Amino acid sequence: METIHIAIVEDDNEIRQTLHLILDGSTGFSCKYAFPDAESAIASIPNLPVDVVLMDIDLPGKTGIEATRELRKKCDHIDFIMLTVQSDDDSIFESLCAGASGYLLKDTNPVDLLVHIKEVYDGGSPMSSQIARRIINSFRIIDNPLSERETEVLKLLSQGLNYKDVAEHIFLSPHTVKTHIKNIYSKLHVNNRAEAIYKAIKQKLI
Amino acid sequence: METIHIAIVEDDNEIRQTLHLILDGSTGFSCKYAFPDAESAIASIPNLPVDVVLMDIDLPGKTGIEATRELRKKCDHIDFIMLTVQSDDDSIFESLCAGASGYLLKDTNPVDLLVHIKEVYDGGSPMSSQIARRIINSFRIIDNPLSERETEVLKLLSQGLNYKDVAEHIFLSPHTVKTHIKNIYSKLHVNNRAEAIYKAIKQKLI
DNA sequence: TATAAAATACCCCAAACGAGCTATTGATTC
DNA sequence: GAATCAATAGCTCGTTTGGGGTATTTTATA
Repeated sequence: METIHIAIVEDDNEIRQTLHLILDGSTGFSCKYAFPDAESAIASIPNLPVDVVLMDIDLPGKTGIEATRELRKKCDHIDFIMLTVQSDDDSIFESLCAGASGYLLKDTNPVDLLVHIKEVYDGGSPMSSQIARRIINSFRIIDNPLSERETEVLKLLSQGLNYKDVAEHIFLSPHTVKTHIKNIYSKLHVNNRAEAIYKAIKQKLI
Repeated sequence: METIHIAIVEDDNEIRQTLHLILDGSTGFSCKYAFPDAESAIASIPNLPVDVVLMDIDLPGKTGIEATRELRKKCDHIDFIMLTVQSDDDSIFESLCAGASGYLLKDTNPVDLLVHIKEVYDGGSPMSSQIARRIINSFRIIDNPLSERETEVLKLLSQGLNYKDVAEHIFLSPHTVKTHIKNIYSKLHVNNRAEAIYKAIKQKLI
């Protein structure tokens, strides 16, 4: 079996070094590169012979998700596995959008980790059953996740109205409009107006 | 000349009855069916010997546009003429997408209306010159006013990046990105991100 | 070779925005 | 009857945005 070349991006020294040793000492695996932050990883990985990157999400500076997003564009032959303590919906969803192929919790034991790395390398997408469930649930939304009111608000936003204008237009308090907008962002997994409108149009919600 | 069988969908009693009388009393035309709402029209028209439907847009409950969309699927031998007081771009565009063959304003005089019904029956698409103009304009390939750089910036904005992120992404000063954005707004005649993205997508600029 | 775009970069400032909260009411749904 | 969701309304705070400028360099193009 050919050797799988791994890189680690992880700010915790102990975890990074432990993983480094375990992975590099295993047959069929080579782990010569480990980075403590997103920036150094982004700078180096495009020039390295790497097959799989283990990416922590919580990093100082840019997050692992951002690093994945940027690296994905330059290195589409590399697979990314998110390795994290968080398992909230937003992190999972964002990671997958950013181009991650797998999403594992840090308490995954080393032997399983090796198996999962092999799975990714072979074109699979390993993830724990809890995480798989969340993903199924998030993709299961066939119908419009937005309520009627939210859709109405989003349409008005797309016409260039600010929230005060929207409020006046539909006879609501600006505070309520703001709440609706926040809920829209949350449901569409975005953090600003621009992306919300883009996604909504692409998904034919408005 | 063979008789053209007409159905009317119109919630205003007076207008509906007036049209009913005028159309059914004219040589070559027969108007035996008139409905006050979309629902009853959708239920009955598929089983009726009808050639042309005059459809009001503003109806209680489902709109005339929705009714047209649904009826079109079942009855592709029937032609639909939208008859409305609205002449806004969205109504027109949606009506055409829904399958309407003609789009007339309610102030069209009865004699002209008969002429237009005949036109539709003969495969034409009658509409007032104002409406025709709007359609021409909406279909006109508006040449992209944005430069390549501006398009690039707008695409990144639509992904939710703020101008600092955009700047880093394409190795520019944030000041320059801001300038580009201001120029984009100016060219698209908008004054914020939301409307810029909406317009750009609708015009297929991004 | 003018002249016009396009691309680059910088300044100030007020208004708008997004994130993080709490909270009440009325429907649904389990 | 409890729980959840939608809709409503409010608060604070720091960050981002958009509008108003100015200015240089490069690239087309007339």
